[in-house]
Amino acid sequence: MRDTVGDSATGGAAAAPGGARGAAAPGGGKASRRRGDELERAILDAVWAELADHGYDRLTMDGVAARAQTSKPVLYRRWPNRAALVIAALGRNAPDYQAPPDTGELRSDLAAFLRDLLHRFDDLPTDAVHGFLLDLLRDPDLRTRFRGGLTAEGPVSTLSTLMRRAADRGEINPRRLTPRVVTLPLDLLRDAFLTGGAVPPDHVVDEILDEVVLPLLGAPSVD
Amino acid sequence: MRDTVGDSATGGAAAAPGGARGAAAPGGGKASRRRGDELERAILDAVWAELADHGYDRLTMDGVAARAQTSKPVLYRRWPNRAALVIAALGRNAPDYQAPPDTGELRSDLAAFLRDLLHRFDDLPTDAVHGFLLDLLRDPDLRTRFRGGLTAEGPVSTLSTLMRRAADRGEINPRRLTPRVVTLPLDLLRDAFLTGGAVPPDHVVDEILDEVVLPLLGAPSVD
DNA sequence: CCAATAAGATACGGCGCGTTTCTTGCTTCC
DNA sequence: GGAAGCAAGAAACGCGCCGTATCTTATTGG
Repeated sequence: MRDTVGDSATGGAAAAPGGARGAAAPGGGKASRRRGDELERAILDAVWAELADHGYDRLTMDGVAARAQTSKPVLYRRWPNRAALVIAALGRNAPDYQAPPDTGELRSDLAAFLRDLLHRFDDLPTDAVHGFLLDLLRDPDLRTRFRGGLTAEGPVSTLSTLMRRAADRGEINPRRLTPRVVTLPLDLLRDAFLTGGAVPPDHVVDEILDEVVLPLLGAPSVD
Repeated sequence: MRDTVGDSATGGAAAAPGGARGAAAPGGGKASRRRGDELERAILDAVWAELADHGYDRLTMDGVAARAQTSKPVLYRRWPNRAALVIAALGRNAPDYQAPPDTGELRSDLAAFLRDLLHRFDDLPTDAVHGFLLDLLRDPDLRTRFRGGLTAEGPVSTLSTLMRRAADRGEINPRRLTPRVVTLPLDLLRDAFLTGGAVPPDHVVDEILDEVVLPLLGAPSVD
């Protein structure tokens, strides 16, 4: 067993000991070995950056590992596959469901909330999020979790709150508030995003509200 | 340039001349070489069968070639990629948009039409169609062609026809017939299919009609 | 009967996933 | 403060599948 060249039957895995991570340049990177949370944060940052650069479809595990200056086994020790990794990265950025808007009028409440929802991932290229959602819909488990809203279970309950408040104000017809109707704006926006390939422009929100949701609820804003 | 044996530097590809397609059993397969339309039909049949057996996600070009008893180059001479091949196969089964139903009442017209739409691919496993649609939505070109309806551009115009007839009968409020509203049932069904992973059950059609579309159109069937 | 054409068989390069193997640095616990 | 243990990091591998290239051979049409 010489240490010169591997002789194992599998075809030696004699790693270069020195390692070449980062710069060996002067004044420079200490390049100490990261662990735990620090490492995890670096990885998820790398995922986000890869999403921004290449979109989801072309995000590769090798690419993420390289950008995070780590290696694939480190990724697979934490997440079982690509989708889980990206979910973790996206989840970091949209955890907080802020207090729902309360303008005193249903239309402006809904418009504000839906617009906020649409612009949540504006700093990622469209096709990154789009491709990711298409992949997510393949998994039965993730699909179920996704049905309630664009990212978490929050949106549906927010919509419900907004509409119920309007009903209490006498603004709309409470008999129309079925589950189907409550999720209607979400369903339509989701469909627009999936089949359109891009975050729908704001006027689509107006259209959905003025031509579908509000008339249906008997709101006074349209004829 | 001899015609005996290739001498290329890439390393010989000396195929076994006999070939072994089908059985060499007695009384058996003539196994004559197919061409043109006959071959194409056999391939598309094989695609359909592979879809039925494995679903879209696991349909491979090698698998199709093997089942059709042909080879991959034959496939790639006709279709540029997997998606195009599957589109061709699916297209064969849903080309004819029959005359739209005309029962004299909007609700039953719509219900009949939408149900027919949903059951068009009943002989394929759900996830075959579902996975295919998700893949189709990745392609910007196909996506655009798909927006109009589940398979072709037909559904939208059919819906438009049905609703316009109802308006002419005085059954609904013609002012509500915007493009958004016309495609509404289609959008909602599509969303239900994509996010649900399965062809929605018939009562979803009822729900969409009774809680959303008909009330919106001012149809008399609901309160 | 011969030339053109496309079918059919096979192999190849490439890519990306997820895994395995191995070395080495950091941490922790006695 | 030193040794044991754990996980980071590096590299390669096997696999599956895509899409292509190469070559032989059956069929068809002139």
